[in-house]
Amino acid sequence: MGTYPELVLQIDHRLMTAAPTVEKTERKRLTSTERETQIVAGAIAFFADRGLDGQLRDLAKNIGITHALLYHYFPTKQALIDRVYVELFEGIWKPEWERTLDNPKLDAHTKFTRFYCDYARAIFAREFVRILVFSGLSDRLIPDRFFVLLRERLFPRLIRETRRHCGVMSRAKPSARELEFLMGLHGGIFYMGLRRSVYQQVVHGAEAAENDDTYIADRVQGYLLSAKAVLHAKPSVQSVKFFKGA
Amino acid sequence: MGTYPELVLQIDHRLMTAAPTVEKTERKRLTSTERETQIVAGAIAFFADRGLDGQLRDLAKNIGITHALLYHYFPTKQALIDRVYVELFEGIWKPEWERTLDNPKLDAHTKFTRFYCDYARAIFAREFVRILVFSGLSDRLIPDRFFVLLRERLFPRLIRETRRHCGVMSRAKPSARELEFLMGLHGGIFYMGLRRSVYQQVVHGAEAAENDDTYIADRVQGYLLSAKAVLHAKPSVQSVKFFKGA
DNA sequence: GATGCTGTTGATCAACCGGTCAACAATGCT
DNA sequence: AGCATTGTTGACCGGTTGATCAACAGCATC
Repeated sequence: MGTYPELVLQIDHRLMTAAPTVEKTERKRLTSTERETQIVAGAIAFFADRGLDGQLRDLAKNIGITHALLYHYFPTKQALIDRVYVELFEGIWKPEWERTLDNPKLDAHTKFTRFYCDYARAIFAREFVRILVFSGLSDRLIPDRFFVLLRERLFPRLIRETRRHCGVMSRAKPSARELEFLMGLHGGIFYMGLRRSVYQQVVHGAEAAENDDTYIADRVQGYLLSAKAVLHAKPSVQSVKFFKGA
Repeated sequence: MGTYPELVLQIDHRLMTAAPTVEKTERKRLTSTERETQIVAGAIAFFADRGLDGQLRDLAKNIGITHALLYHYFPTKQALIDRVYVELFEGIWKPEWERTLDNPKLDAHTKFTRFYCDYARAIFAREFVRILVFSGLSDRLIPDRFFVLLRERLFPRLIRETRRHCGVMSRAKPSARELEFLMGLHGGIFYMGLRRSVYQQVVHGAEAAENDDTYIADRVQGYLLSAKAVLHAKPSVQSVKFFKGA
């Protein structure tokens, strides 16, 4: 680990000549796994920003490598996208969520609030929201897979807890109205992420996630307060047409 | 309008020789305005489907013309996209909505239900939802302009009606919580369109717009039923952290 | 039916983009 | 020090894509 004068000089020289260009610090020769991790992380950020149509040369430039090197780690662009999908998808779902919703000691309000506050923290990651929507607009792979998760592991639990909260003991298959009322809550919460990460709006109040908790708690409270009315209302509202069609 | 034997024969001949190819019926030479209208309509459908990155040659093929002709009507691709934006945007907003919400003879429930049912019918057009989101993910032009409309003409009215419904007479600037609670309703409704047009899901029940009215009415009822509790709740819910961060 | 106007096209260009490959250069091993 | 391994690159290929333009063809007018 001695310092060789030549080496020091050489480095100084490099730094001086490299000054005009932006960042030539720390070049090449990472280990295989290091580079791969770096590429995947770069790809997630890049595709989330520019969409899945983003050019590999731009992605490579962002990372600081040649686009040819991408093909050393991934045979095709699609393979890289698939990897991004996998990376983004796994690790999103926390089994603790199901355990909380199944915990018999908690009331519905606590369950819903705890779950949705933490769910939002995980889901509202900018990369996740944007790639979810990008994928939805093209191959639909991510939304399709994600909604399987929701339909199988989440919605049945939320419906069950909603019914219990309302004093309804039925285990019958949820009605379309029940599900849609739940989707009103679920969508209303997701909309916060959509506004932030897609519309790029400042969601009212602040950046801090603490405020999100308040807003989410309000939504949950609203949902549970009025769920009984919807569950017990049998007749469908008549179709209303007060305005002329476009 | 007589039928000339030669002409008939010629047409028959064309149809026979053209049979192998898909559609050579009705070729060129439309008036300037006809063609332009056709191009804009085709562009809306095309860009909604393939995104703003779609190739002009494909769009031209869809319409049945050469892509060079597009450049006779629009100087650049961006100009065509801008035109699509304008076409899509204007005519979406119905002034009747504001009049309904301002009508002193209607109660809040009627106002909200009538408005959102009709609003949904206008907004849920597949082309509008998809191009809104496409634009949000890239230049954000459409969401930005659209939210100016909502912020200036819609949300103040809905907040006012919510307050009146809850017996609150304040005309103070709406709080972040008030607005966010309203966004829960608004987003929950928009989520129906997102699921249908982006995730391409079958929204529970049916295709018919009549069911949408029921679901929307449920959401509105839920919102109004619990609005009072939110309006009167002063203290913020404490930040909750029951799960470890990702 | 010749003329002029204009809607329409095929050919072409330069830049871009996914993918390939031979050559180069760090690093580890002996 | 020399060699093999392998991470890395510059150059290149074929197809695509936005944009241009001269030439063509349908239609109206005289």
